[in-house]
Amino acid sequence: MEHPQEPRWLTVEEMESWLALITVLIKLPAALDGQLLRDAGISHFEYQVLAGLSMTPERTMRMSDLAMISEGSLSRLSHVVNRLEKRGWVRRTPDPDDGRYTLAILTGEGWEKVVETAPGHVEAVRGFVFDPLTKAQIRQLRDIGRRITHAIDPGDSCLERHPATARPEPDPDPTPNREPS
Amino acid sequence: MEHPQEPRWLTVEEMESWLALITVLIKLPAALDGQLLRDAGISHFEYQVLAGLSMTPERTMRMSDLAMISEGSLSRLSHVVNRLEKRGWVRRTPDPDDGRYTLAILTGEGWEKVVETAPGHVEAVRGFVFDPLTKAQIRQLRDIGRRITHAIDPGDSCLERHPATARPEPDPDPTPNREPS
DNA sequence: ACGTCGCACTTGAAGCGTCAAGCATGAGTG
DNA sequence: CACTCATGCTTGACGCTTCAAGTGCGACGT
Repeated sequence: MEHPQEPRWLTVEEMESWLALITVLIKLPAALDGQLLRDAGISHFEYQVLAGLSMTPERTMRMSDLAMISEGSLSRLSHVVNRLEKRGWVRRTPDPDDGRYTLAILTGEGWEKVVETAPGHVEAVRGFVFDPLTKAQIRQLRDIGRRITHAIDPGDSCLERHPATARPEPDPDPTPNREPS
Repeated sequence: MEHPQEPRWLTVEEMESWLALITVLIKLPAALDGQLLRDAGISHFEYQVLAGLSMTPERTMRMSDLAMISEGSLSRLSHVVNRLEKRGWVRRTPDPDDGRYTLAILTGEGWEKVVETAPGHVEAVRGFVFDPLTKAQIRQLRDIGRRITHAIDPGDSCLERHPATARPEPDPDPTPNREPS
């Protein structure tokens, strides 16, 4: 099309890196999904949603914000929250301040689910990603990831979002069920 | 469960890396799929299958080998090859040497499809991954990727597989339609 | 006040991947 | 040669994601 002549094929070094990257792209999500599905019966995306809610002081978030931080479409989120609602972990209410928004709220059971699931998930992330890397590689990974993300979507403000592996509720408020059991 | 006390939560540095990684995990496949779907009407996995076949001298491979190099389950491959067969890019024959195997064969049209799709795909990979990285980072990425892959699946012999961004048919044989148009 | 518009969200249908059978071929064993 | 077994692949049902409407609420203009 607009590639006049022989395109710039990958060098051997680039091909090795590409193969390594694509393998991670396929296997790491599968491994993370597998661990969560086996140990907690939820998908990685469902976990991200629950964990995202668990990290706000009120355990509440607008659907659109929740879609942002969990990196999924609004439609996908809506379906997933439907399932989570049926399982009793989340409930929805129209935003009293503005009826166009919908607030997703983590229930007590949902909170317990996150608390009992988080340690195993963090352990899996450590096992797959951080334990095999040196401290220098961890920094390199961050820089490489940011550059790639920026190349895909230059307007991505990925720097100030919370990842879903933080301790739930880092800033506790005086609600009764802070720790389960 | 077997996590007695407070688990080893991620440090700030690790969390930054984790967020960067997970963003790449979600956005890069979407970006690659998007480019191929827009420009060629095929998914990344379908491209990997076609490209895998295009790189063997006979443009032929056993289904199980093809599943290996394209990193998908045999079942998934079977469904995908069904679709590719309906589109006229691949055909299947029982292996004459051993009827249990099935050979997937790239047709002339399939070959043309790869040839016209490859340059744009390589260009996209360059744009998303290699252009924004330094040469040192490209090496770092390879090492990091291999370590993570090894942690997930220690028995993975990912080093001697061909990636799907190589030039099609690096070792040409005397078939008529080597270059389309 | 009323109509129009935009935005947040939901819904239903279609497509794709996974899982658990099922089928066919060839190898091993008596 | 029969019988069994292992292997490679296929198939169909189910679940999840996507895409394209559709709904409901609030803002803005007149």
